[in-house]
Amino acid sequence: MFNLNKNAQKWAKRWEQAKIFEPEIDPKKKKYFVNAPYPYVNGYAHIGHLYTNMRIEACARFKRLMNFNVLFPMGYHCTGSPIVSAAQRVAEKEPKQIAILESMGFDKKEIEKFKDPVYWTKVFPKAWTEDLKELGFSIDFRRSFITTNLNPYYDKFIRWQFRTLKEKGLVMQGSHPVVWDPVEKTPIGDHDRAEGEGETPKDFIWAKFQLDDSDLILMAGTTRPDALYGQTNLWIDPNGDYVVVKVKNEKWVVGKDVLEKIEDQYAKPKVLRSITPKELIGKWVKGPIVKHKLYILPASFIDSSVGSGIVYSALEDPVDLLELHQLQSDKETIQKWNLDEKVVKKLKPIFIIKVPGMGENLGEDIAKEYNITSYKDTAKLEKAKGELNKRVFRKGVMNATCGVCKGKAVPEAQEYLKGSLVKKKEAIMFYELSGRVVSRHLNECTVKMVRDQWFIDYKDSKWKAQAHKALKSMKLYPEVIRDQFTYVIDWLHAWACAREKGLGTQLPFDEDWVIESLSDSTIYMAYYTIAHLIKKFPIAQVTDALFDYVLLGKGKAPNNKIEAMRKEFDYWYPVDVRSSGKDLIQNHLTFFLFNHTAMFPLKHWPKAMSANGWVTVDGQKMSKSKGNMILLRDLVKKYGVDASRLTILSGGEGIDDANWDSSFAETVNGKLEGIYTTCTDHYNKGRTGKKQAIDTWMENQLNSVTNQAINEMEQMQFRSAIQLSFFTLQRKIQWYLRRTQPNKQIINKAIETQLLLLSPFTPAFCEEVWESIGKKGFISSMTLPKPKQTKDVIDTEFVIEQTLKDIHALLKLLKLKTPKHVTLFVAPDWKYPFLTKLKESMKTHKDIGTLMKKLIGKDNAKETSKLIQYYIRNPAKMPDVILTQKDELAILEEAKPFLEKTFGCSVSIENAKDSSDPKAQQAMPSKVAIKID
RNA sequence: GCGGGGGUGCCGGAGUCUGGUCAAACGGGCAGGACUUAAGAUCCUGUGGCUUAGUGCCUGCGAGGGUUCGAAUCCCUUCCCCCGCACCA
Repeated sequence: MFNLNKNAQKWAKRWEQAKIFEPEIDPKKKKYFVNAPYPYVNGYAHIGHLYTNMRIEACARFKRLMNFNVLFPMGYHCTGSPIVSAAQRVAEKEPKQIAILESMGFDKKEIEKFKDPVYWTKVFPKAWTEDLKELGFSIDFRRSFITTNLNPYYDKFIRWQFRTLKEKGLVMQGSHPVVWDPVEKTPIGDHDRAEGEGETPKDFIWAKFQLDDSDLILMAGTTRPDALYGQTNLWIDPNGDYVVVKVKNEKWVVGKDVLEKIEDQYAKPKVLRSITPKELIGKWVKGPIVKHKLYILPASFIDSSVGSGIVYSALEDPVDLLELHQLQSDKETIQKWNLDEKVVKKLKPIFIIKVPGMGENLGEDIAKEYNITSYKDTAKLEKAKGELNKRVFRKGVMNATCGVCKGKAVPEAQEYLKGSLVKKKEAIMFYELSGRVVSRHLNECTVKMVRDQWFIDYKDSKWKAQAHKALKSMKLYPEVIRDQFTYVIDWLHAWACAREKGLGTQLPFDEDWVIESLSDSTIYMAYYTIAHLIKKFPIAQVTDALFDYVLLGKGKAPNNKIEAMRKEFDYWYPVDVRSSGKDLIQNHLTFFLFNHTAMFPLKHWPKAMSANGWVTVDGQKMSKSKGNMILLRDLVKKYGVDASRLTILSGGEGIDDANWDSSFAETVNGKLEGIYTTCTDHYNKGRTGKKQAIDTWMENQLNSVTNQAINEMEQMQFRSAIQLSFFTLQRKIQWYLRRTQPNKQIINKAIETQLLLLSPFTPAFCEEVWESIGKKGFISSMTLPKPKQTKDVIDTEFVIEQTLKDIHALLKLLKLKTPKHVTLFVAPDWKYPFLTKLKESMKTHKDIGTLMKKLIGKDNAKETSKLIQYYIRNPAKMPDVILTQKDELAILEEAKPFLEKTFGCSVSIENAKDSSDPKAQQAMPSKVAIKID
């Protein structure tokens, strides 16, 4: 057998020379445009990339087999900050970063060059192309490109896109909270954190409480604006440090540690003076929503450095309630702060929320449930409070005392109040981290409001409706991801689409900002259709008007070259299928959808999307630390091109994770060798006459397997397709060859079909065999003949396999190795119609009585009644296929030489009717009786 | 917490919509046999337990309960795992 790796190289070169993957417009052929997200090129391709891209590659090759004119392009994504920061780290000689580059095989001298971000964008796209070519990907590399202003053509395209979006009113400016590293002065995403992954800015409000006879406002933070209806008093930290600050035109009282936060999120505060708890406790304030005033009280659980440092009390909260109970009985404290005991004692919960299954007094109820007796029981109190909040949020309904919120569910009331309080300036929005976050630079992070940020307005409801519409008409592979998309479309809000740092295209209308990576990659598939042509233009001629005409058909064609691009776009668009990892459903793929509906007319909206799971390696999650991130180039060296391609796709399908199985990969080449031998040994050899049973069987099997495989590939279910074309079909062919000397035409058809079906997965191998058996032309350019729909399958395999198994079982029982003679009894002819009828009747009737009446005739009454009882009790024994006695006899007769060869003895076939042997009576349709001598 | 996907043998995974033919496809691994000087490859056979002239029984599809003559499959409850929840590739 030939060397598989050299072979792959040989064919990759030939394909390239023949340009068979560089499709041109062909009006006679239906087009098919497939693509996957271009990779971010901060490293070599690894096994995870292989999976996603192999699915598209297999799809592309499959569609060519189905006689489509297929476009499969691939670009390279350079937009964003990772390359820039990695280059920075190289410049700083950071050991980890150096080690990463070393592990990719770069030497010291070359690593030096990586301190320039541009160098990355030269090295890795080139390396990717090499890898993909080596793997035999059927990509049109003429259309490859890199993103960012390093590529002025793409840069112009993105500028055009953003101007267009802005004209449509879908780009706007605003502010939004980010997790912020105050030292590095940069937003900190999940990946840049040493601690606190998953923590986000959580929105609070700070409600304003006006101090009586004063211009001071006490700010109290809360996540529960609904509880303002139940406010009873204000808590402050009796040992805390408070300050009076001027913010905009108001004078606020807040804890002294929150000044920086106010500046980051709201406005620069000016400290006027400090203020002691003594000056506040025992005074009255007036808060939003309710009419009554609140008394300011000290509380043990308040810390002036947390939140705003002030909290309002709603006594449905167990913490507040127990604190109050404590205070009410604590004469000493009341005296110490010179409080009015009458006022304190009078305080009691105001019931505002009804939770099914709980009494009116929620705080008391939950405290009882958790067996809490003291305000000092803080651990239990925290739990109780958490549980209560959960119940309130899920099931709570605002009761009649709640004015406009009466009858509203709690979450709804919260949203409403947040909006209306801020609008009425009775509160401000404020954000706190949901947990501690430490950046990779080891700085404690805060929340910062980024101002003048540019957004793409995905919350626009008309736009959402369009996206839903697009989704509805799309095919999804697998279909189960639809709910996820629906959810994401609804959930998506405005997306901050520009950054202050990183590679990319500058926002054309605000050049201080660079468009970030998820936003410059939403409609670039359109750019593929013209990428190879546009770069022939002088850059100055690439204008908005050009894109308007080529991509939107606006205006008139200025010249033939531009007209040619318009034709190209018009022919190839829309995208027929875009596939990616499932992680991109919630951002990229949905953006892709949104932006297409905004930019293009209906006929150019994408047709289908596909998503796949992650790759595990031998059952292990892939990660750098485990050292199982296998690079493509290493993979190919170890297992070979065809084996790598086949293994990764047979590792999984659908949305589940795919497992790269090394032991399977190791066996693939052997299996291919087997197929090679079968093909070359049997192609164009065999008899001419036709055998009724086994030849028909083979033809039917071939058609049936081919049909099934095509169906699976249509659904992008490549593992199933491999299962069928690699294993099932091979097994069928083997069985056919074992059973009989093949019919020449049939075996040729089988071999050709198998090679064609395998060609999307192991193309180089298939090309070589294709050539070896004397076929002309590339198999990669062939069309798979449409298989016939199968009918009237005479299932010879079933009958013979069953018989073989039975004989084997018998031999084992008898501890016989070499029988002298085997007699096979075929069931008497009456059993065939009888069993067929019984099988049919059992579908509708289950009771023995009815069946007896229905089926027992004059003849064989005793036996039939026994059989009915037997099959009712053991429906599993009913055979799959019931042939006619005639067919069964023919099949066995035809297989006689085969059986004799298998068991090394003579075989005779008898009709049970003509035998007096007691064993003969056991014969049933599809299950011969066997006697061994 | 919210949304989505899952839990089946030594392993990867079919089967779930449309309940019965399911001790469970297909593959891997393992064991035995054939071939071979030998290894590899290939082919055959086996691979839950106990039995057994081709049969029968038990156990089994995360756990518990229900519907049904019958449940991996339908319903309810519950536990566990994975992914996403953004400003980022």
